[in-house]
Amino acid sequence: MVPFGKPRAERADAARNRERLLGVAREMLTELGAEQVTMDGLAERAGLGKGTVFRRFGTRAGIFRALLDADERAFQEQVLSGPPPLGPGADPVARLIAYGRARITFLHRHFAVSRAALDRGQPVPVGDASLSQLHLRMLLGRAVPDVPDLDVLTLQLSAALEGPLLLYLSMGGSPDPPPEADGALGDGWQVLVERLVRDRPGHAATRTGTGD
Amino acid sequence: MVPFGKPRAERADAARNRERLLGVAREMLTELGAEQVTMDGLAERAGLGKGTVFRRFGTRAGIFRALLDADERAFQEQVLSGPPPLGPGADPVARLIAYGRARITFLHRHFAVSRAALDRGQPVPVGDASLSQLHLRMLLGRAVPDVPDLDVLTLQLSAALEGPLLLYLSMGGSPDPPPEADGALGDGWQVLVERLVRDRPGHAATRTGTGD
DNA sequence: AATAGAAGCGGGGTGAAGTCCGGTTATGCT
DNA sequence: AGCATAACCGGACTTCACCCCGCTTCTATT
Repeated sequence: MVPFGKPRAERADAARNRERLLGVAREMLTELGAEQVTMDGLAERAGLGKGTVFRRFGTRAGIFRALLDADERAFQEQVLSGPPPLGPGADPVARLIAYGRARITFLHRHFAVSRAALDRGQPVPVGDASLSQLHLRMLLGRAVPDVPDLDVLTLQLSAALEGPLLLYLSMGGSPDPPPEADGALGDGWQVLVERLVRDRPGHAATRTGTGD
Repeated sequence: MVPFGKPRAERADAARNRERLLGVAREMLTELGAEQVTMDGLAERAGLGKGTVFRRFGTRAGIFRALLDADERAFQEQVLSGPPPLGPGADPVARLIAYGRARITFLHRHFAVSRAALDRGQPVPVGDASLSQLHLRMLLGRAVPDVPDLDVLTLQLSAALEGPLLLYLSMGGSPDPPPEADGALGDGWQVLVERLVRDRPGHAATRTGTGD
């Protein structure tokens, strides 16, 4: 009976409603596009009240963030325990490059939702900034060991990797960036990383398999 | 009497109103904070109709973009014809570093407005993406001559430079990023740039003064 | 200077995000 | 099982960005 034992697990009906809302949201998303998904519409179509929607997700962007989270989890799974170029087992530089390319593809594939999850006044939208950024930080720490401020570098490379998709590439009203851009962005990422780690005599990293 | 000689310069009253709106907006901004500046409030306080405000600026974000533009112009002035570390006359790498530091300071100084100029669904807010990015592209072209895709690199470094201020650094509800971050971000930028251009035997750039 | 016509102006209207609070229902304890 | 409580639910309410269209004012022409 401690005051903070646990916050009393989610009630059954609440959970059911959350599932339902997520499902309907995904439906409306593919059917009408992100722009047309409104809170009122979602609530009505789910047969629930608007208050419920807001309590569950806090804000409109929150819905899209929740939608992303599911796929994000799957993505992290690949990264954390998938096959080597991306998963553990390759040297950090190779993983870094593979990670960037995979992330670009992921962002591109979820472009509409990612952008909808962007909300003025709120932090970074994708990946909760923790999972993706944590992983990037870890890889950078191994691939570029003698950097003075690892946190700042992580921030900057995060932005370099995700920013173009999230912000810059969406100019001009084209609703979706063309798929060709993926390749160019991925190549650019590889060049960037290779230049960053270039001429390290023997970065202690050809060793692999030291559990992640 | 050609149909498209010129779009018939802005009418005098319209110009007067624009000035007035900009002034009042700046007032409200320092007085109430960006969050509290509403279109209705602005119109009323300026003694004008709401429709007028929207015709002049198109959107709420447009006001803040217009506000930024003035200072942005002054900033570009420094960059294009100021004293050497930042202006022309130093080698590209030095200018690149100076530019990044100056840009970080600029963004930080205009943090509230920059964020308010951010609007979901629109391109990158600050600097119209053209001026700042064009300059960056030029410097990069000289400092890192053998890069395969200069446009992509520009995009990525733009994001690395501006992203942390605009997106990542604003997490956690702290309304303003602490000033100490400027130094760290600036140092980070310098490290990034130096690593990118590192070990160029003699990048044809110690020569200076070839007009910009 | 008078006039025609375009550009600018105003403020009410609409739709959607987010808030509030009274009623309802699940959960923990006895 | 019965009850107290806290979480949940619903939908009306508020606020704000943005639209619309008839009216006014400026500017180019004669």
